Amino acid sequence: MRMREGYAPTLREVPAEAEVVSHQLSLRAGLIRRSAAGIYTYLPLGFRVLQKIKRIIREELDRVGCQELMLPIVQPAELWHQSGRWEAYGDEMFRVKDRHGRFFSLGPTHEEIITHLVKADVKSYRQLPLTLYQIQNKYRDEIRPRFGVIRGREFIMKDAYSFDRDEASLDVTYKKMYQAYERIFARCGLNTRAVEADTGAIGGSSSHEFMVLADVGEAVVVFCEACDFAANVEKAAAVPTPWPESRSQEMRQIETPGVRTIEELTAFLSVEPQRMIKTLLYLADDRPVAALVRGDRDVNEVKLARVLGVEEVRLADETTIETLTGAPVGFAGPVGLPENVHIVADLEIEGAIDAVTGANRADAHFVHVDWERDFRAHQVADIRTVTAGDQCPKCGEQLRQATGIEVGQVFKLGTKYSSVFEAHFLDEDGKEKPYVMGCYGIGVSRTMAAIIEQHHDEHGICWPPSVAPYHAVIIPIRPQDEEHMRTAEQLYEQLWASGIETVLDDREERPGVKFNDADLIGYPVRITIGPKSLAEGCVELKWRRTGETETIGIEDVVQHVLMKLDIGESISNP
RNA sequence: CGGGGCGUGGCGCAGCUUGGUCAGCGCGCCUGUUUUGGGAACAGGAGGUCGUGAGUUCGAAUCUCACCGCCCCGACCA
Repeated sequence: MRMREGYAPTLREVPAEAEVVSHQLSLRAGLIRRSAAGIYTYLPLGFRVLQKIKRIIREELDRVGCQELMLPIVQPAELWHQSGRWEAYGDEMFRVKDRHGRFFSLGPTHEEIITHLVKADVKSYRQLPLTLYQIQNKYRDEIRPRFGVIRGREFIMKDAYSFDRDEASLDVTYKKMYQAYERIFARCGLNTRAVEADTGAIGGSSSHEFMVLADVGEAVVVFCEACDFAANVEKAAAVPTPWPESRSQEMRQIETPGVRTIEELTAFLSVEPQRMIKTLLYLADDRPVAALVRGDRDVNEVKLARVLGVEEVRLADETTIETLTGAPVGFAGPVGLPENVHIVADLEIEGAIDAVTGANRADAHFVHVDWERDFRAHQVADIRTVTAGDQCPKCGEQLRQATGIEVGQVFKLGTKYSSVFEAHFLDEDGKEKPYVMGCYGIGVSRTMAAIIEQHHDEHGICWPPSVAPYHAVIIPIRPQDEEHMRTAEQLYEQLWASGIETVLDDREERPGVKFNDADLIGYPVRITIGPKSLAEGCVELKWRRTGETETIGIEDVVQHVLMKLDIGESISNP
């Protein structure tokens, strides 16, 4: 690309809309422009990066036997009704109506449509296993789009779906995909960490998320440095710590006017929060539930929902709380709750002695509350959120915590969708069985942002060569000098002929402008043609990532760059 | 959805409190001259219904109301 013919608009100043570095640099380097909240245009440079990422994905997936196809974005509502997700997906799904009044969704994901598709054509175990994927736009009307392309409402996703005859076969497929993901992200230059993940609303038995550790990450993960344990906090099992030692005394009600929060209670009673029982009232499918955790712990709603066997739980509203407990918000406790409230205690609450809880009465708490003597739980389970400092569930060492950007997820679905769609095949034993499915996603546009988060400095982006929009830029210091331009043009042609994607910055700009743009856009190597070295038949190379410079004879440039770029698989040849 | 901030040429902003040569500054853009190894200087120039709509007023970017859009934080942890 010759700069004078190209569309690579850079910005000197940071647009007010951008807060995080990948977003700022994406705008400044001319990769993206915003169209609406969470909806972006990909400019030519950004689009090239996406193409590179997609190419890597395709190569790695094709290598393990996946096949690409293209499913519709606009999907009939009936399929979603069948799976129950027309309702379950809620406001996050974009819905459109056609001229006849029929409803469609803009696909947020494609389990429904692909299960329905494959069902019609795959009738025998001989046709399994099968893994299909596509790369296309997805639509999710996020509550709050943010961080540029990291959480958008329209985004580019690779989604794959696997169909196996049984769990054992799915395990093999899953592992294959997991390993393909590791290669994909490594080739994108990303340092990722696979963590155990919750299976959430999609449902299923097992899942891993691929996390790029970064400050802007929205997901919180815990990991152990002593062993290989790593998990999303939503999923990570919490190892209970024993209830603090104490002596059993007679339970007593005390006046605590206006004291509602654990903090206030701690100050008011001079009692450690570890000795308090926090009681949260939830509605699980309209059934009232009280969740008990230690005062310094947080309820993990994902775990709670799983324990209760419901899709999701939501905190009860004030009115419901008052009806159930007979007290305003802030004074709930497990002692004397109505029969219809299902009580779930966290593992740490079991055997509590001498605890403090709300008294289900305004401005009152109980002290010296004992487990079983004063209250009972219908269920005891791990329902709290893990935090840094907790014991590793695998080896017992202390866990650490970090935020990450989730760039990919692999997922064992089981028969969740094949069952509802009656997607069956005939197995070797002559019996009809539902496919055992898996699904596998990669946020392609998000991956681009994650790469920038991991590869930038104060001057701009430092692309890994494998995903750089171009590998090299040639900067003639004096574009009006015929010899300079002749050399530049020749080099440009030679580089392209060797598969090195090159930009020729032929603009009538001062060198400083071009250098700064080159740093901002982040070409892995810059080739400067200036009077000093040209007189000796040389050009200057500067490597973006290391800052290393070298002077090379013109005739050696192509070979040298080719060798040092190490773009191997990413070189474009049809 | 709640809270906070913002909306003035392509980008970044000032002006608004105290209505009246305030529509302005920097960058970018166009023309010319001189320049040319890390965002040049000078001269000239193009470009804006001040988010939208009502209202108050002799007069509104500025005051009032409504709406729209954007960004950030939060979304109930008792």
